[in-house]
Amino acid sequence: MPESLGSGGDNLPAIVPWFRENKRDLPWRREGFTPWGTLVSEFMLQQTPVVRVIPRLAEWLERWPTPASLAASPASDAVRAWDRLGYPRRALNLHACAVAITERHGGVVPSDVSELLALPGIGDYTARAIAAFAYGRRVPVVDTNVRRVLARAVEGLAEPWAPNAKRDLPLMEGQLPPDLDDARDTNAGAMELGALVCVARTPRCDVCPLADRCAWLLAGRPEHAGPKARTQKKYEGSDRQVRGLILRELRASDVPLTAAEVESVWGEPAQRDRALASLLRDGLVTGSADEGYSLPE
DNA sequence: TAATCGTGGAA
DNA sequence: TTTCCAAGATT
Repeated sequence: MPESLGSGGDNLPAIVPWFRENKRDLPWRREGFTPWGTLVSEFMLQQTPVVRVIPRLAEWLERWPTPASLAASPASDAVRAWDRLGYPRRALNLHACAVAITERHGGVVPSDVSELLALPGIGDYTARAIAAFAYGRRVPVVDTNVRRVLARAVEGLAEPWAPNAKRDLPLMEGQLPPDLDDARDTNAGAMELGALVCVARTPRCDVCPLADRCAWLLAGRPEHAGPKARTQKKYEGSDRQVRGLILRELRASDVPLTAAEVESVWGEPAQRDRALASLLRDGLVTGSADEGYSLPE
């Protein structure tokens, strides 16, 4: 309803002065940080906390300062350098993304959302984050932090809804002020607010710059209605853990692993076979029982 | 649409 | 100890 007015909402731009005063000093906010650096950081930040990304990002950019440099290395190097950041298919996607940028865009990270979306490993969030933060485009950037801020400050809900581009993007678009710098800082500030103040468990409404206008706070912080979000499946004993153990062995080895060596990482045959099969399907592992298993070239 | 995909730190 | 959560993408 607010966006039907055409002039946009007016809740979130109040974040801008707060953001400019309180933003963290993060690597990707340094002067001279490249679009490629932004792209790499966004891949690493997909479901991985900032504090774990920072050191790995620095190593990565020192080794691969351009898309072409990463594209010239085998994918196995990317998976090894990724180490235990989690979700190793992101390393594969990032490598494929570097190859595509080198081949299709002359080694220059594109600035158009539609071109970014066409690259491997880049979805609705990452495409707009690169366009907005690396190139200053006035596009809505909606991650889990922004969705939570929108849910509370604009919609008056305790918890965010599931990601939904048809809902998220117009809603945030309606909050962006006309000025490019203000729009960029509204995006970045909403993320920062969600990360530092409007957090999931115990929001710090006492220090929130939106306290005088937050729909949820003004309504008395009502409890979450509706069904609770599905709880994450346990990691111990999961296929994910087995995949992680197999990959850990592969990263540590310069030569292909024998089938017996792969089998040694997990006692239960059916689950171990399932994990290995899924790794082969994902392209994170190549080979066979006869020739041995290794990381992809 | 919903399930799947790592890993580690904090509550 | 267990649970929650973290700048999502893909199928």
